[in-house]
Amino acid sequence: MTITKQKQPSCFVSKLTFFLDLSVEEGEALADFEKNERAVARGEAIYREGDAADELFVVKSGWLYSSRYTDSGQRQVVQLRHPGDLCGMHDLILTSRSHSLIALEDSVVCPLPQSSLKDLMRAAPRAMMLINGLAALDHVFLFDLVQAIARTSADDRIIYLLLQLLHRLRINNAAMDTTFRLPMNQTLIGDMLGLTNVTVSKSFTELERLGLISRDRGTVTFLELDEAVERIDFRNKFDNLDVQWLQ
Amino acid sequence: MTITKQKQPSCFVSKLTFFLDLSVEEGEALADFEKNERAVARGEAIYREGDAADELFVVKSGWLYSSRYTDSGQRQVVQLRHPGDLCGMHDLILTSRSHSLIALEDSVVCPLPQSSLKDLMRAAPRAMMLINGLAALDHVFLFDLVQAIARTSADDRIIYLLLQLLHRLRINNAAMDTTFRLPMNQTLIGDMLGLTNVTVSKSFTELERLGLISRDRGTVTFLELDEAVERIDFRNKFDNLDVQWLQ
DNA sequence: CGGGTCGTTGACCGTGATCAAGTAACGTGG
DNA sequence: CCACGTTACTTGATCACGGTCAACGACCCG
Repeated sequence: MTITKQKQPSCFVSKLTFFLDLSVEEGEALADFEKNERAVARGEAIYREGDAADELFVVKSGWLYSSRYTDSGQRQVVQLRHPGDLCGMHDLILTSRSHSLIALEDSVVCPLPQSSLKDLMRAAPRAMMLINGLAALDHVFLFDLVQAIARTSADDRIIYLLLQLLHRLRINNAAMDTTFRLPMNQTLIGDMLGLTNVTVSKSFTELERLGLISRDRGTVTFLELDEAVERIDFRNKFDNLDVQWLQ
Repeated sequence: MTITKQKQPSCFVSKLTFFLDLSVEEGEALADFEKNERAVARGEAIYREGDAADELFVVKSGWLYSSRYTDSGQRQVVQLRHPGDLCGMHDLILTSRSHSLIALEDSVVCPLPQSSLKDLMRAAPRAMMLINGLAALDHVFLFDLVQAIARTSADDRIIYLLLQLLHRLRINNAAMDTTFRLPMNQTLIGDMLGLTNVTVSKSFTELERLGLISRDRGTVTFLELDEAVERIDFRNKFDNLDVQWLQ
């Protein structure tokens, strides 16, 4: 399967192009990343904590989440993944998976061997560097999450998650305004933000009461986006990128 | 200044060699990373949140921490850095720093331009890949921190931090047993674990009362290491590495 | 109609935050 | 050598946010 810009741009290449113009050769080197496809049903695991770690996965469609369980059975969600994301990079030098990767809804992923990165480094060093840069960006997002969990109230954590999602989803859909689909249930949201489903429910109700957001079965709308941004001092990192030094 | 294995192995090369045997050529390509030195006094910032992000820093000696401040002036420490670590990778594609890098005690760092990575990729792709792998490992450690903060008690968070430090420090000093120097004050520990200095103090006292650890002005000893490991289900990721695919 | 998932709401409780006072260790200058 | 100031740590009293438990309601799909 060849990928041409006109016909069906791959979401991975399309996400990378959001950040950096890629040459035809670079695009071709990346085409291999989506040679194979695998469908995963909602709730199904692509891999689980402890599995051997030797593959990467490009998300083609759907939403996924990375999670781990504590001794006592508590779940912690550490990351959400959307179309165009590359999953599995964290375990690059680990023998076994540090987390499970689960489909939040029916999804399609493209598996590839970890060692493809070595080839890519030779064939398209600039693209390889960008991929590393995006992994580093994910790292920074995790800083944000740590800070939100450790230092802010339940209400503010919810706002943080919603704002982060809004800006992430805009990368795939530039036309998006302030309404987006949120296919996560409240237990999952709580497990990501260090809250219980009960607190998530109460916080959502409170945010609606304040007029910051509104909800309509699975979609969320920011009614007062600026106020939300200011309230938690949110900085959209996607607006603050510099990839020029990669040239 | 040339670096020879016999005389004075650089701590960066020495840390990388802990994970992967490097060739002479690869060692030479990495020597550039420590061409320049800069001393920083305790409490001094190497860079601050918002500064331009175009340099990297190899830690030569001392301890550093990465932190950020919330709107309301609360500090969140997101990472500790020790000799041999490479700092600044997170902001690879960001224009401005996502966090401040502060010296925890008098330290020496080696600044280098971000663009050195491009050269390294050509000259020593394997080393470049290992560096990316170690950045990915840091990412996983942050998963651990998120989980500790979001889902465990104050006492358990302290145990987590102490165990993680113990294993990290063993990389620089293979002879280390269960005693190590802890130059962090309790406010800083609290700011890392999402606690106050008061709670940190009380938790330390409790852990001593339980006989798990003992303290002696700036040093900590695990009296019951196995019990501590089991109590929080701690996994030492440094024992679980696979760099063979880099060959 | 029935079962399951998901969200809502209320009562109560517990961990850690906050506030405050006191102590210990250490460096500086007289 | 001691007086003093600073920083770090300890301990106790009180408070509040979010957890826990439980009941109920909305919605969906068979």
